[in-house]
Amino acid sequence: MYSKLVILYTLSEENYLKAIYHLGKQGNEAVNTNAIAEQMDTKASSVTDMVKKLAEKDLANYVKYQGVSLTAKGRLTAASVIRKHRLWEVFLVDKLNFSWDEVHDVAEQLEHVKSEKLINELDAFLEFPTHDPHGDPIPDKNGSMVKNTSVNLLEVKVGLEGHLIHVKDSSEMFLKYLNKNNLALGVKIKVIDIEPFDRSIKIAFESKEMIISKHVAENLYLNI
Amino acid sequence: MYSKLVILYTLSEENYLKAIYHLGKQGNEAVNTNAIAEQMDTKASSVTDMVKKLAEKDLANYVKYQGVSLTAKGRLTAASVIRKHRLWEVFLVDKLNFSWDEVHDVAEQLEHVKSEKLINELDAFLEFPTHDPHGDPIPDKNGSMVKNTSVNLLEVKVGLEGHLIHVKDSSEMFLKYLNKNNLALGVKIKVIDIEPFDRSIKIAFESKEMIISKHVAENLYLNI
DNA sequence: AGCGCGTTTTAGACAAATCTAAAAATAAAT
DNA sequence: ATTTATTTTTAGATTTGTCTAAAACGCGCT
Repeated sequence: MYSKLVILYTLSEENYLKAIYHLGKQGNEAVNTNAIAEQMDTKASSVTDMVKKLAEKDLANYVKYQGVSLTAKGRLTAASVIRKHRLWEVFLVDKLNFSWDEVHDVAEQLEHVKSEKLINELDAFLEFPTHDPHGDPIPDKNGSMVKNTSVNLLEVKVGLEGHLIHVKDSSEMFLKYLNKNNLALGVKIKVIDIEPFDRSIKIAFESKEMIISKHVAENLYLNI
Repeated sequence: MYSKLVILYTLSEENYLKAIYHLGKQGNEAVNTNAIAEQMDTKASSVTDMVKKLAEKDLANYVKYQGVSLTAKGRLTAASVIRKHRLWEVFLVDKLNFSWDEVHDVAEQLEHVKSEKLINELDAFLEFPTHDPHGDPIPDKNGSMVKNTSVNLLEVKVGLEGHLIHVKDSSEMFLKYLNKNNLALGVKIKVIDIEPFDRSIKIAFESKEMIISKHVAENLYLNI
């Protein structure tokens, strides 16, 4: 009665691939066991086990005590999961009235749904978006994505201005902070002053001014 | 970094609840272990194990050797999964160009995504549909759905006509057969003749005539 | 070169969901 | 009312992904 689905990779495998991809320059750089454990909120021993399995399946390069990187196959798989995650985020925000701080947990589930047709049709339905609601680029079917030409707010000189096109930290807490201060993607921001002491920055946008800490600034990127 | 989701019931538990719901008049009637095993393509011993677990969690009523039914809590949970399944089916057909024979496997995955907001917003986005693409009613948040007043094609008398509003078997094979013969939901069908020997039926629709077997007829329902 | 400490791996255990094979209970048949 | 057949349950094993605790490794420092 119920048809059984051919599952390529398990939920857990996909999550490990994603973590390795994010931690090591799209999976190209070797990543520590401990770093993965922290990112995924598990124990280092669990990471070792899984990483062996990924290597067996030709998804990762693994040498004992030397860290992990992804193979071409692993990189493509990770990119495909990330592609799905970001497309679903666009769907949630554009079509279902989610705000950008509410989408992560749901997209985390939707990204594991297996169907070529689903994701291609969704892509078309959303009119082939290139970026998710946080300004992160969406990989195409081959895993490649547009290079981000944005500049970190900490590197912008006084007097210059640009549009906010990317936020690095997309935790709910940080996004809520941005919402509270009306700092939305696309807003035009001008750097008014930089305080050398603590590197806090006075910015102007939408005819308001505010001071943001170094910690906030390093998570904001402008398209100048 | 990654937030951990509170999962109420596992994927497997939800699938068992659905099966019991479907097999036993919305879970009210006791269902055999073997029937569940067949429906879910597992072994009877696995069913016994799971059914004990469901009973412990107050989702099912279970007495050894006497079959299983659902508690109010189990019924509501099953209905909520079915609600999600059918809403996603509408989404796939109405928005993503899926045909009705392609939706089942994907909806089977999407139905397990946990998010109140997601399903309520999806419902609104689809303009609160009452039936899925196969004519099955969609349960509301409380698990209740409109009663199906349709009549099985085998019970329709010669000369009468009505619209096709429901198909019982929604397997890909059967739906492909219907597609091939242009038998779509909503089509107006008239019963021309009934052959008493094998209960095959000659029907007319869209200025064509065709003969369908008893086996096909018993899966079609008309709104007279 | 050897010591010490943080990192990584191994070994062994556990929970969830499944299976096979055998035992127990129920239903059917004579 | 026995016996036979069918259904259901138990017992024990397996797989996946995880954990704890202990052992192995590697790197910096003297």
